[in-house]
This record gives sequence, C-alpha cells and structure tokens, in this order.
Amino acid sequence: MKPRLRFAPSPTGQLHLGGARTALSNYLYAKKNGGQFLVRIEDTDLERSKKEHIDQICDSLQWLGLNWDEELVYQSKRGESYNNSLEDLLSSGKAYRCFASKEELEQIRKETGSYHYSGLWRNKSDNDINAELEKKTPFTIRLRSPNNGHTVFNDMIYGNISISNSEIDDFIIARSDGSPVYNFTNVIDDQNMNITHVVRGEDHISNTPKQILIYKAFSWEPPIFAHLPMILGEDKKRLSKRHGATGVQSYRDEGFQPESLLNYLALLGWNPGTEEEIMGLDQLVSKFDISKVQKKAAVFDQKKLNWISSQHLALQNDQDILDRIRLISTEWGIKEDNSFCLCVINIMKTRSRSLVDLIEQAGYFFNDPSSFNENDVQKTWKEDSQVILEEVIQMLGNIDDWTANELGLILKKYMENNGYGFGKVMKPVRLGLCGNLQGPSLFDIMELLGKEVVISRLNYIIKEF
RNA sequence: GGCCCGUUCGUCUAGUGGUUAGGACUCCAGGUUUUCAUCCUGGCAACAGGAGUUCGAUUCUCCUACGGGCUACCA
Repeated sequence: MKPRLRFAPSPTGQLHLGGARTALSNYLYAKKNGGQFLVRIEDTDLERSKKEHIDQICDSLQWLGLNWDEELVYQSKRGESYNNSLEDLLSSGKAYRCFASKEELEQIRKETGSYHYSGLWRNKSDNDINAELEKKTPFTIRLRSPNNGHTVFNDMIYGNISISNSEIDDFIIARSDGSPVYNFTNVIDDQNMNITHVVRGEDHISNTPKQILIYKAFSWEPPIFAHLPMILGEDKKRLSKRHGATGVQSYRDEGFQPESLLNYLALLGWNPGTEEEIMGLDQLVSKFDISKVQKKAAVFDQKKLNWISSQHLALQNDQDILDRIRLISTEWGIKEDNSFCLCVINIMKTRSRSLVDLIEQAGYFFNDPSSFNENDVQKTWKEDSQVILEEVIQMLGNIDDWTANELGLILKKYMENNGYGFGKVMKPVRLGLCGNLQGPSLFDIMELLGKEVVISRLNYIIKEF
C-alpha cells in the first residue's frame, strides 16, 4: 500500500518554521515512497481559528512547493462524522458519559492530589445515568481506557516507546457542549483519510498512547508514527514569536527562496549520510530517510540558513533569479534591458545571501548614489582626488570601445604613467559611482553603467566635495 | 509532583568496544581581490558527571545532573 501522509495545521497563526519542517517531512516521506501528501485544517477551535490564517498557511505551503494531492479537509465540516463515531463508542460501551462538573473534578483533584480522573462515572448504573440525562445535566464523554497492561508503539524516529496504561486515565473525548477534542478528531480523521503514517512534532509523543487507545476502541489499526524533535531558538527554548521572525512569510519577505529554506529545514536534525549539504527539493525527496532523523532538539541557526541561501543563489541560473526577483519586486530593473538585469545579477549573485539582499546591494546599477558613505569619503577623498578624477573623466570621454577590458587597460596605464597606486585613483572613482567602497570589479561596473552615466556621476562627486 | 523523551566543538552534525573523535556554519589568521564579498589554505573548539561491564569505553548497562515534552472540557 502506498503511504498517505497529512500535514494538519491549526489555523491560529501563520505557518511557522516548525510547521514548515513538519510539512516538509511528511511531504518527503510520502513522495519518496510514491505516496500522497494531504493537508487537513484543524479548525475546531472556533475562537482562535481564522480564515485568513488558513489562506496564509496554504499560500506558504504552495510557495514552498509542498503541494498537496487531494482537496483540503476541514475538521469544521466533519462534525457529523465525529458525532457518529462518538455514538458508536457510547453504544459499544467503549466510552461513557461523565456528569461530573469542572468544579466537582477540581475538588476531587485537590482532595486526592491526583491529576488522574478517578473513574467516577465509569461504572454507574443506567438508572443513575438516565436520571442525569433527564435532568439535562451537561456531560462529557470519556474513553473507557484499560487499567492494566502497556500501550506501545514503534516510532520511526524514537524507536520503541512504551507507557503503562495505568498512566492513562479515562480522558475526555467530547466536551460538555458535545464537541470532540483534538485527540479524538485526529484519530477519526486519520482513519477516515486512510492515513498510513503520522509525522508530527515531538510534543505529540505523549498524545500518541491516548490516540492508540482510541484506535483500539474502534478496533482500527493505528498508523505508523514518527515524531520530529523540536526546533529551538538561540536560547534553547522552543522556537516561538519571542525569537523574532519565525514565520515562513517573513523569510519570504526577506528574499529567501523556498529551496533554501527547505534545504536548511531538512538539515535540522538530518543529513544525507554524505557531506553534501546543498540540495533542492527533488534531491531531498530521493535522499531523505526519516529513520535517520535526530532525536535531539535542534537550535535554529540563521547564519547557516544565510550560507545555504547564498550557496543556492550562487548556483542558480541568472534568468531564474531575475524571475524570482520580479515576483517580490515587480518593477525591478524594468526600465533596463533584460540583458542588463541579467548581467547585474550575474556579478552580484555570489555576494548576496538573499534576493532582497541582492536588490539592495545592486541599487547603484539603476540609480545614482543618493548619498556618499561618510566614513569612506574621509578615507578616500584626498586633496588631489578632484584633479585625478578630472583627468579620468577626460580620458574616459575619449574611449570608444567601452568594455571592462579596455577600461582596465587604459586606467591601469594611466596609473602606471603617473605613478599612482590603484587605490588612489580607483577608490574615488568607486565612491563616485557607487557611493561607498564595496562591490564587484569596478571595470565591470563601469561597462554596465555605460559611458554617459559614469562620467555624469564622476562630475557630480567632484562638485560635491 | 508523575510519566515520556533527550544530552559529541558556540551551532548543525559524522562516528566506532581500541580513531590524531571527522565534516559544515560561525569566528580568527593567511592567500587571491584596487575595495568589499566570493573563493582557496590553515587555526580555535566537543564525547554532561559518576559508577559498573571490559584488557580497553565517547560507544554497552545503571544512577545523577541538566534540558525538553505531556500531565486541559487547547490543538
């Protein structure tokens, strides 16, 4: 049987890094084994679930390239199914009604000091139950869970996990308003969707035995489980909003590309067994092995993400990068020829860590510098700079073959003839053209900018100082 | 408190009953570069602690410590 996996986010916020990693792991396992990847929206918490979050999560998943194979499943539309299942359990005696109020329970907890439900209504007579029913006393539904034995499962990542059934009380599967709880809906839906493998965060390990008990109550075969270790912030605390930008959307806004993000996320807690690190989605699909995923939580390292992103950029085709840039900045370089934009990308891509970074660094290719870096001016602008630049302008005016190569030859000759060091001449030039002292080869920049622009910028800086 | 899970350089990780404990990111130094970045070379840096098993444990077992998760009529 081909595996069927699902990613089941609850739409209480945007897709965050942890969710993206979970979705990715599900996707990779499914695709590697020729199976299906599905998405189920767990929107039963009416208070916190928002339509906009659903849209945003789906949007992020699609942007990442983690496309799902069948229609979305919404838990909010599956109430009838839950009710039927609840009814089944009630009539088979695998679950029972509990008429104890929250206050009553709280009282018992205080007295016994135990967090476990005592089984107060587990064995009440039909008479007692009917009496409460008649009084319309609100009730919850609890699973009649076994008192002895162990519930065990073999986690694809953690291996065998065993928990004594005495640790599991008759937990609630439906609230007093009749709505089913997470552990219950999860099982019903996974069964209904024919899910074969459940891959989710490590925080669900403790839920798993409870869910297995529910499967057993229905005499269903539980799926195979895999629990992914948590992603931590720098302070070793679970990654959350407190750590700043943790949403997929913000990485997208910062110009990180899906391949880079996915590549990094996959490498958190996993490696292909070789020293290869830079991989696209297809490679991840073929190499991913969930059983090799680390059990230990991993700290999210922005610096490594930056590096991976820059590696992807450096390897990426120029036109492809241009297309990606236009996706986030539709007007970028639109006034120039396509070939000009491609040249800019070509010389800037190895020095950028994201699309946004590239755009920001490439500003002077499209606009005259709006200001000159003060520090660089102080370091560079000497008394004779003006004279030198005037001579340079003169020279440049006479050049017909405006290529990086020719410019290099002529300027080098000029410096040689006058006994000028490279920096003495080129730094003021760079300052005039770029506004600061960093960037790719000046001759390349000059060629791309063109004679007119170069001369006009140099004239401008002379007037400025 | 109880239960479950985890612990190799700062971070992500490889690894074996006997290794100079390997790689990557970061950082530092040098080289390349007119500059910056890239790139290349080199360097710093780790088996949580204690018992036990063993000729020998980072590796196997137990304990402790530390960290995390769950313990809800949240998901």
